[in-house]
Parts: sequence; C-alpha cells; structure tokens
Amino acid sequence: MDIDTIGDWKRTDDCGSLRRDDIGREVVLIGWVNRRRDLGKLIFIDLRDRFGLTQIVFDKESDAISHERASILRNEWVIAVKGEVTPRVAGQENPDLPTGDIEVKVNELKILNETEVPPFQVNGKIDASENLRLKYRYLELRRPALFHNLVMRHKIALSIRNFLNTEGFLEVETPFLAKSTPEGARDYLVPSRINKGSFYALPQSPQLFKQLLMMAGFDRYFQIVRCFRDEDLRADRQPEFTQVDLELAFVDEDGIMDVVEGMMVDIFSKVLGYGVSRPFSRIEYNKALDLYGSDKPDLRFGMELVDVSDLVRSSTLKAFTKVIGEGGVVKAINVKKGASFSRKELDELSSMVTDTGAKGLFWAKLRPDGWQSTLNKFVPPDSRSALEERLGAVEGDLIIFVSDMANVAGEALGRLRIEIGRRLGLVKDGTYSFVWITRFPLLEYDEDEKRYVAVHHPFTAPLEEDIPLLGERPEAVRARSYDLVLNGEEIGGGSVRIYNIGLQDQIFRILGLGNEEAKEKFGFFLEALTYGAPPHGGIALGFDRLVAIMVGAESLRDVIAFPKTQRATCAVTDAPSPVGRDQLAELGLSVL
RNA sequence: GGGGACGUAGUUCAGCUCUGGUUAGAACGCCGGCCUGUCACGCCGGAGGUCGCGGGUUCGAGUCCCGUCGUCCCCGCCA
Repeated sequence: MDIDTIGDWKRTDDCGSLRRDDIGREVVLIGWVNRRRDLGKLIFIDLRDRFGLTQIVFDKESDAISHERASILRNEWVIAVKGEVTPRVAGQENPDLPTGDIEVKVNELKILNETEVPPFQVNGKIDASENLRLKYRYLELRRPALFHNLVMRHKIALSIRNFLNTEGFLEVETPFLAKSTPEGARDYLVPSRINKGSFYALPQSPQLFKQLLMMAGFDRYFQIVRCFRDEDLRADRQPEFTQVDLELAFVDEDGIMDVVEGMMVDIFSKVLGYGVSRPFSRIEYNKALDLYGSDKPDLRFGMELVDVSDLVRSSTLKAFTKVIGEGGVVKAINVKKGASFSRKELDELSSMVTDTGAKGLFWAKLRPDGWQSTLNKFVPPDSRSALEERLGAVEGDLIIFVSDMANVAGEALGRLRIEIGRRLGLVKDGTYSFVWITRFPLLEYDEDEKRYVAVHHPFTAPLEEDIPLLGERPEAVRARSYDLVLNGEEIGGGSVRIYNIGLQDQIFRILGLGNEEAKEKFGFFLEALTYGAPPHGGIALGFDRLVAIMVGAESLRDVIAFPKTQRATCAVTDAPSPVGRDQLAELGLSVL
C-alpha cells in the first residue's frame, strides 16, 4: 500500500461545518473513513472528524484516478480530499446530518494512513465489552457518545472557572507530593529518592493547603484538582478523581452555600439550559435519616418514612411489640398505587430488606374490601384506619412496614424507597433536585479502633451550642458541616473550619491524637493557627460525579478520558506494573 | 476481605440448567466479485473458533464438578 504524505495541503474546513452556502467552494477535508458505500462507478464515503460527518463522492466519470484509488479505502483509514462542495441531487439530501444538503465531489485523494481491523466497530451502534472499550480507549473516544461526555466536562469546568473568577476566587495549585497524615482514606505513597525511607503521599484533597491559603489572606480560593484515595472502587468512585475545591475566609455556612448555589444555577443554565431554583432546600442530618432513611435523599419524589410505633404498640404482633419494647421503632412508607405489586415483587423487596440486616418486612395492600395483609389478624381495624390516616393511604395503595432499631429500619426503608421509586418510574430523566444536608455529627465512635473518629474531617468546627457536650457526649456534638446532594447522590461536602488553636487541640485529643503525634503530623498546621488565622470554611465538590449526573452517565468511567478499572489498573497502559531492581535500589526499597 | 453476574469467531450474542453425544450457529465486521445516487446501500461468494486458563468426572465435556485469571455490580472500606 502506498501511503501519501500530506504535502502542502491545508485543511480548509472540518467535517461538520459545510452548508449550502459553501456550494461552489474548493475545499480540503481531512478525516477518518466512517463508512463507505461502494456502488461501483460511484463511491460514497462519510468522512468523520470530531466536528461531524461530511459525505464525499468519488465519481469514475469525472475523476477516474481518484475513483480507482478510493475503491481500496476501508473504515477508519485516514484520508485527505480536495474537491468541490456541490448540492446533493434533489431528493437525496440527508436530513439527519447537519451537512446533509451538500457533498464534496472529490478530484484528488490522499491516503494518509490505513488501519488494522479495529477490535470493535467504531461506527457501529453495538457497544463492545467494557474491557475492550477501556483497552482501546482512543478508539472508543472516536465514538460520539463518549466524546460528547468529555465536551460537556470541558464546558462544565469552563463555566465553573468563569463563575468563580467573577466571584473573586483565585485558582491556586497545591502540591501533589504531599505529606501522609492519619485519618481518612488510605494514602497513595510515593517514595523519596533523596530521602530514602521517607514517603510523600498523594493528596486525598488539598484540605490543609487551602486552609493555609486562608491564613495567607487569599480570601477566596478555588482549584479544580485531582485527588487520590487508595480505596476499593465503585461505579461512582475512582482512585484518582477531580474535585472543585473551594475555601472562603470570613464566611459562615450561608456564605459558602450561597456561592455554591449560585455556581450550580449558573452551570446548569449555561451548559444544560436548565433552570435550577434557589435557595436549595436544607434538611438537618437527623431529619433526613428520619424522613428518608438516608443522608443523601433523592427528593425528586416523596414517599417519606413515617414512624408508626405508637399506632402498632398495642398490636399482637411480636415482630412489632418486641422491637418497640427493646427501644426500636416500626416505620412505614405508603407506596401510592402500589397495591398492584405482585407477590414476587414484594418478595424481592423483602429480601432487599433482609440484605440490609433488618429483620423483615410486612405489607398491606389496600383493597376495596379492606386490607390484604398478614397483619389483619394482629392489627385491629381502628388501628388500621389510624395508620391509613397518618400515611395518607387510600384504596389502591400499598403500605410497607419495617421494624427494627431506628437506624436499621430507616436504612432498610430508605433503600426500599429508592428501589420502589425506580420501579414505579417516579423519577423523570432530565430533572434535577438539589438539597443540602446539614449538621452532621462531628464525631462517631469507631468500634474497631476503639476511639472517636471525625465524620467529616478533624478540622470541622462543632456547632457553638454543642461545644459544651464535647467532654461528656462527643457523639452528640453536631458539626457545622453540610453535604450537597443532587438526585440522591452526594456531590459535595464541606464545613466551617476550626480556626482556634485551643479548640483544634481539644478535637485532636478527643480523636486520641497525642501531643507528640499531633505535633509530628500536623505541627505545621497547628503552628499556622497561632499566627492570626481568619474564620473560614469551604467545600469540595465531586466534579466527576457532577458531570456524570449532568450527562446521564451511569459510571464515572464514562466521563473520564482514561479511567481506572475496578481493580485500579489502567487498561490502556497496564499500570501499575513491576519495576526493575535498579529502580527500587535507587529508592532504597525492596519488595516483600 | 466478603457476596454476585459474566467470559463461545475480530465484535455482540445464541447454544450451556432441567437433559453431556455427529460437522459449535446468527448478526455485524473482514476478504473476493457485481453494481451510477447511496447514506446501517444492495446482491453473490468466501475465510474466520485453544468455547478465558488449568485440573477432575465420563466411553465422550462449550455443556457437569473444583480451582484459577480477567471484566463488571454490590457489602465492608471511602475523614
């Protein structure tokens, strides 16, 4: 095969831009062969680049040489053509293509590259296995769907930068070669050659650096920044991911939420043309668990959890009375028009409940002739009508009960709520519902480590009114923290920070961090607190997740150009990989 | 660390359980031929398989059993 060089040809137009107005122009197009239709003396090719498709025509009658050469072209070859933009034969326009009114009649062809048979069809509708799509990512990226996601990602990032710039934020880069600190996720470590036996850690977030920038008087900082956490992956979790990291001085919760809400409204309007209404609703953490059994509730539909313990206390059902006697609860949801659920579906829901560790589920279908339920013989009629009234249940509805300790029952019903919402199609595509979840607990007791750990991070300020509780009941202290939840997914979390050295010391002590260790791990930070630290706070938003929701992707992999597999490997390059002995020796390392 | 699903032409899948049995099929792609208005072009012909890998049961294994590797989903974990 003879391959041509491009010579002095210059591309005059991309493959998505030619229109009727261009008819008569002599153009040079370069791109990939998306599809060929060889009719014998006439060959059509859809030429593709990232901007679109343009049909080019090789006509034996008008240019026998190019036509002859074109007969060997195959999908995914790279070609350049010179030719004239002509109108398509009347009635042969293609309304599905923006360029469908015209075609380019070729009078000179250059073949710039040929190709092996690709491992999957770039132009096809069929999706190859994720395996192949990841390994040959550069081919997958030629396909419009994934490419579109990355364009959206770019647009969203651009909107964010523009918005924050207008609001007076400075983008500042912080180190990737950072210090390993206790608390939080497992670190990715980087060995130091110059200081053998010592390690950098890749940042889980720029948390301390951005607080130092506040102490430096930067006032408003942001960064769209890569973060690293060496934990197991999920569809919504990558080991390296991108945060929109913000920090502001001299603000409280309201000031921070205000900026973020403004930013979200701006992005959704500019990128999706979608109107988000402000202010976002706010629900305190405890209330969210009560009403939705989740700290990231999807508020696109209702179906709230209702405590009915008092109404069934006098029933004769042990599963209810025993749990209540032990301090548990009976909670219920009303599934509107749910009486049509089949026995099989209810069994599936029931097994979901047992999977979460809850003891099981009872249900009642509201039929015209009364309840269809095993509860009938245990719950007297007047209790039944009281339940119906509290749940707002009417004929055709389905009431689902779960009894257990409050947190277990809540979680179980919370999951049911989401699953039922999905099954009943209560969630419309293309709708977005934001909610702030506020006042998380500051600390929780870790049974494994036998100590308190920070729910958010150790620099989060406690609610002022709860500070007196720090000594006696640390777990009861609420934090000045907030998560931003979009469509039932956590897309960000932040807090007002501690800026007082005494309070920070106290928190470290409660976390079981001795003076020595605190000094060794966080000494630089504690010292910084003594040199005039301003009140400040901030938030980190999961950029990949935000993009995924906005483009409707199911996995973060679909909004990242070169993502990691679930085993945290790079399918393209095969990283991580062993390194030679020399390289290890230079670092003073050996492998166990 | 635990649970689950999947793995068969280049690709996507069927065949696999109940019931192991001649030559493992389809579509798309690929190769060759024909075709002047196609746009998922059409028509004719052809090539292409270590049934992920290893072991076991059996006269006989894509099919049953065990192990292993890979991809994905979930729990733990992810301040």
